[in-house]
Amino acid sequence: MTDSADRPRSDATRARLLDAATAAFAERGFHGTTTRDIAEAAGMSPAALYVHHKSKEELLYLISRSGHENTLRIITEAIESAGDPAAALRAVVRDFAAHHAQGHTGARIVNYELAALTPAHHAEIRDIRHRIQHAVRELVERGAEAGVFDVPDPSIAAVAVLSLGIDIARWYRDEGRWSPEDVAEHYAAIALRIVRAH
Amino acid sequence: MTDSADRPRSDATRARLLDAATAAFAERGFHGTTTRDIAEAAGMSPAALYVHHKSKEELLYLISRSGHENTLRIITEAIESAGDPAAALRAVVRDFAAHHAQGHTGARIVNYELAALTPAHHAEIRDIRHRIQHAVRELVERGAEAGVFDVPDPSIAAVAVLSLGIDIARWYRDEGRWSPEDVAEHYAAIALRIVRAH
DNA sequence: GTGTAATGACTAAGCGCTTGCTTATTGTGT
DNA sequence: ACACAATAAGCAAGCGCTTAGTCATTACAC
Repeated sequence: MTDSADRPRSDATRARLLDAATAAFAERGFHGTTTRDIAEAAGMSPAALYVHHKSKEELLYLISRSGHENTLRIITEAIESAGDPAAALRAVVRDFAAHHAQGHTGARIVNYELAALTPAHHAEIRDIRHRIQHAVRELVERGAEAGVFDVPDPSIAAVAVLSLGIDIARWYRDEGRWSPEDVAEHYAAIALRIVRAH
Repeated sequence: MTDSADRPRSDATRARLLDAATAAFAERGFHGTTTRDIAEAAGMSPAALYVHHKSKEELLYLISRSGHENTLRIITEAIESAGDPAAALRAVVRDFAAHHAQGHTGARIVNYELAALTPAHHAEIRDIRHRIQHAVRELVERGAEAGVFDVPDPSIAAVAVLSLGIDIARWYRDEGRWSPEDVAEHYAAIALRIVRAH
């Protein structure tokens, strides 16, 4: 071993392109962003993008996939780390909301740019989304069956709880008056009210 | 007066173009839609669009403005038609949710295509959005001050309530198992839980 | 060490195509 | 005759992506 990393410059450049693409896609959308925009923001020539990535869509796919995998992991770990359904729901909503506020740029792409993916990539991402929805719905159903939640329809309560978190990506601003932790704590309390936890 | 309408064919054609643009923008986004897409869906030549509208952006603006005006009217009328804050909030959320489920196509444009508007149009639309947010926040604050709502932070509760309704435009499907009325009734109940109305 | 070939990040130039929109012209109803 | 809806054709600009090549670094026989 000569120095520190295996592919030092290449990895850093790939990351710079991905960061530039994330910022651009979040602000103007996939179709509103040009490959020249991304390359310029990364401080490179338009052709440099194609040294590191197959296509503009591949950038979107990589961003979308890692974003979805992160979200699924956050939810899974929150559920596993808690005992009863109420504590689990509180942890899920807290972490889910904090993640969407903190990472609202990436979360905007995750939630609003699905239609620009190729059919194959779209299908793969949709599968992760189903796992996320299933985990939350199952949690609400478990609480309802155990009698610790009081919900007329667990399915629609689960949709509402997820919906609240996802929409944070749309409205959250870094310059706003609430920190990600403020939003997370308030939203966790709101979720427990929605399912009437006791 | 000769017949029925002032500009019979022109108005129908304008509406057809607006409908085609609404469907296309909702499905693929503003930048993902071409003027040729819109014209073809309306059954006309690409140039026909410019007989009736100044630009592609004008179509977006017209759709967005009428959509926002409808939403503001729905909320204002719901508040005025109800007496106490709890009945008002129930009516607001019911009508707001039903409107977003029923008209999810237009609502998608209203809520997710703001960035494609010109700065002047964007500013005009943002003003309507502020009025919508203000109306809901004021309603929640009024309920909290009157003691009929129990909320730690009326502002964030108002954001959450609006957020729930808006996000319906993202996930609602006509082929799904819930009718707009189902969603509306469930969401109205959820909103009353969020503010702990009594 | 030194000459030389191989490697791979990066770019200047540009290709084929699509974009939003315009122009010149042709219908069509009154 | 007139007004105007509608179109065929096309323009300038911009698009995603490719090609052909430069340049710095590395590999290695001698």
